[in-house]
Amino acid sequence: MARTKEFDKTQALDLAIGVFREHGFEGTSTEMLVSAMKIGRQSLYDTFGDKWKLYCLAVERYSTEETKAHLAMLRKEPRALESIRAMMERVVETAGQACLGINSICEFGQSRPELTHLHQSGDWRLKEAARKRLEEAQAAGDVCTTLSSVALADFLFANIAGIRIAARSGASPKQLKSLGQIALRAIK
Amino acid sequence: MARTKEFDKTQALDLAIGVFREHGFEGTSTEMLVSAMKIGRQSLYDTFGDKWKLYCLAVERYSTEETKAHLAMLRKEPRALESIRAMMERVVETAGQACLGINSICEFGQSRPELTHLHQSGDWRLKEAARKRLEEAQAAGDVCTTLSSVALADFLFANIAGIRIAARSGASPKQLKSLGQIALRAIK
DNA sequence: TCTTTTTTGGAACAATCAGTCAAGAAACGG
DNA sequence: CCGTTTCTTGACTGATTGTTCCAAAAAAGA
Repeated sequence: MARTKEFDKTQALDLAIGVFREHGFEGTSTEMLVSAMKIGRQSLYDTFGDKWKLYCLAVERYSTEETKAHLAMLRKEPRALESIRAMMERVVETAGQACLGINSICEFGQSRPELTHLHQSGDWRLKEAARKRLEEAQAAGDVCTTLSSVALADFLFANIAGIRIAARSGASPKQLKSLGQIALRAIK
Repeated sequence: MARTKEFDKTQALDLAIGVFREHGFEGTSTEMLVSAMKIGRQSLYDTFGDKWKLYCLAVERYSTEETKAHLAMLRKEPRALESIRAMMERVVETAGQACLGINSICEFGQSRPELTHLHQSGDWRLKEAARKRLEEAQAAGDVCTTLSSVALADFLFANIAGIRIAARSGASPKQLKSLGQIALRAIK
């Protein structure tokens, strides 16, 4: 039998995410990756293909994990509006770390179909879940009914991006909290 | 006497902005720059120093031009709310092109003091102007008074960032317009 | 025409880049 | 124990990076 792998693949991927989210794809060298991931260079290429494939895998994993976290918040409270609030509050609290999704969109725009597809499939699930919760909240009279749930979901996620950009540009926790509150207030 | 410069420095800078806004700093090579700017490599180094200085100059120029455009909108209409609307509508209409400011913040965060300073001084002027207009609108009864003008200005610019990110990630003009409208509705 | 300065292009620079090779080390079945 | 297979390690490669050097051509005023 063959030798067994010494490192955990998903753990190494998480470490790669940590580098990519902070420095982007072009700003990250393979040196930075191997040292951060604590694996040999050859192991990197054997396990993940090349730098681009590793980046795509990192974005994919980050996207699914972020989606999972958002969905968990959206399910957290029985009252729909409170769940939406929980989602926004988590975003505010975790805005200190750079978002690999936004970073990836900023860096590549629509120029890489594989990335575009990755983002859109993640976005779709998330917006659908938020939309359903928004409709519940509308039915409960907690959210205004003059706007469609689709438009409201778009608005919330645009504000999530706005909050994260604000954080990356140096906004204080107090400012971020305010942004989250106004966004919530806006949908009422 | 000596030979006079053949190319226009600010025009060359504008061409550099066009490359940087689309590909970021790390994603742009000097080859791309000299071919896009239509000047020789030596002229580039003589005139702008090096790639990093050129990038900083590009960000600075972009920032001042963008600020100028925003301020023009904020002064456009006599009624404050209508000026704010004009500003948001311009953002929606021009969201098709990548924003070098956001790109730069995403790529470098707070890691480059020179850039941070550039952004903050531009931001400050803009937010101050918007804040004043918001207070006017509050006095006129067009904007809610339950929130401070500072918080409202922060909110508007976070939404501008959100709209631009949405555009970069592939949102349709219709979606962008909706985002602008909801943001405006939110401050009422 | 001469001088001065810019522009231009190519050649060269060291550094760094992504990616590969080859040899040794470790695990497991025999 | 052995042998096979895979993993790990570090040196290596060729290409590209940003930057500089050099020399020739070009332009503008003295």
